[in-house]
Amino acid sequence: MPKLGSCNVFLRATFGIDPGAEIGRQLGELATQVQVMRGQEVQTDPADTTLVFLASGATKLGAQASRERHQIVAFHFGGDIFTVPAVSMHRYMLIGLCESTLTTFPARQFYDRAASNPWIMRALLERSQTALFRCRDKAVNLGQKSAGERVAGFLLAMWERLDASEGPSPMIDLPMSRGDIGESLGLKIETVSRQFTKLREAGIIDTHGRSGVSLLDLPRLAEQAGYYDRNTVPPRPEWVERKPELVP
Amino acid sequence: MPKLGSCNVFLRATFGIDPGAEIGRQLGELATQVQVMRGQEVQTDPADTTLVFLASGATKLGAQASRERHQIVAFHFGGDIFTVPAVSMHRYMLIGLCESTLTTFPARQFYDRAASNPWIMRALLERSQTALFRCRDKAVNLGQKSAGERVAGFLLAMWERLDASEGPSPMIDLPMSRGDIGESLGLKIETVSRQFTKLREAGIIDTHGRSGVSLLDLPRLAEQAGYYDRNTVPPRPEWVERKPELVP
DNA sequence: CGCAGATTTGATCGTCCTCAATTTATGTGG
DNA sequence: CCACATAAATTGAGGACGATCAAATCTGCG
Repeated sequence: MPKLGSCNVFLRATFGIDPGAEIGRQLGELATQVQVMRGQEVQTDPADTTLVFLASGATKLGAQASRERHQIVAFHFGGDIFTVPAVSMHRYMLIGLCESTLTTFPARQFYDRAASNPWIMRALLERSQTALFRCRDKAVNLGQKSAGERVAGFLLAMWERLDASEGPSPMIDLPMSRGDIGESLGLKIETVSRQFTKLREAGIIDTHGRSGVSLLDLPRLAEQAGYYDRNTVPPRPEWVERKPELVP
Repeated sequence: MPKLGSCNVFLRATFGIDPGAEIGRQLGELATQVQVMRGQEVQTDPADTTLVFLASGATKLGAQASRERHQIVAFHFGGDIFTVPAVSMHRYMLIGLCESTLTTFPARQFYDRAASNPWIMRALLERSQTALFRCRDKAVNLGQKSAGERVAGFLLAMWERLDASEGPSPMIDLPMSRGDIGESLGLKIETVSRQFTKLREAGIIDTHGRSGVSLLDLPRLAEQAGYYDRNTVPPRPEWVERKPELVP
């Protein structure tokens, strides 16, 4: 196994480029292989955006709002590609949820070298937009939803992103603590716990130890999450006027 | 003035390409010129992401969490480039805050045609990341900050993005209503109003009519927003272990 | 088996929401 | 130019949800 194994996997799987190719070599030069354990921070450049490929494991990207307040902005799992912003309004930290292997690149230099390759740029753009759309959904949840809706929505999101056991009541293994969940949802740990209890008492989920969650009733869980039924037409608020005018 | 004037301005100003060039012509074919008045919705494709260039005016991008709950995810001003996502978890709507002129493109097709041009792809990627970083900051605010901090932070953000009169106490002209501000900050209109009153009584701001705001004391406003002083080193929470291990 | 940390549960408090009533701003017609 | 109409913004009182503080219980691991 070559020493930049993880990077090569990344380049091949994500962009379909041969690591032996010139562009692969050039990008590989920028790579830093990092391994972190649970709770450890991945060092990123405070002055520039860092591009990260998470080969295996799971991480959380958190921001410090002030000394005692932290917001988890995103969770990442094996295969994810994302960026850690430079310090600006808030300070961001990338921290392992479990033992994780990742490859980091200085974003600016990576883009400079990859610019000539349409495939890579296209892939990066789409990934960036995925992250943006997910973040916007998070903003909607944080701004408009109750504690119960947020927790139910969180479980559904994890069910979609984590490997769940098959069957009518799939089981997932949460790699993050209740505290992490709270910091992600803008809730305190006690509130998260109480919502878990409510869902358990309602027969919608069951918990096994600290990390195991059985989703006993997915339809009802989705209902608790407060989303529209995606099969119904989303109603349009009456206060929006509908007269788009195409300029001749 | 050619009929795609706004589009040409967009292509030249943003990507530095000559609209007469082949690529300019190809992209111009995809453009739709739209003009909206205050409160009108810009029609976007529910099935695909729409790329939007806002030539002049101001808009809000809102999401419906449910019939009675809306979250404004971003405000845009003249010169901004952004995307309106297809319907997924939530339904997004782009609405004019005042009379606005904009050019829309089907994102997928635009990317297909622009892929061969590294400059354009690079510019799109950077804009997308800017939007992502701004959205993450919004998530931090929504998840962790009090009503007072959110309103103060909002005023600072608008001061940076809008044209403010010069001088020690700059004045800005908000194009959005108190209701819009509330929907953006995850607060009710009454709460926003009360926070404005508090800031006014503290001598930090002054209001003129519905839209005028004088920022009388920027340092104290920043203090109210609850950000770190950017000149101090952001403290590191003690629960984060710092032993990143570089793989040999 | 025992320990440390994570989670759950309980009681109380504070912030923001809700509902309702005024007051103020804007723009339209006299 | 002013009076009026309408919508927006402000103010007030009361209530609900989630935070806070405190204690008990459970989990996973040595």
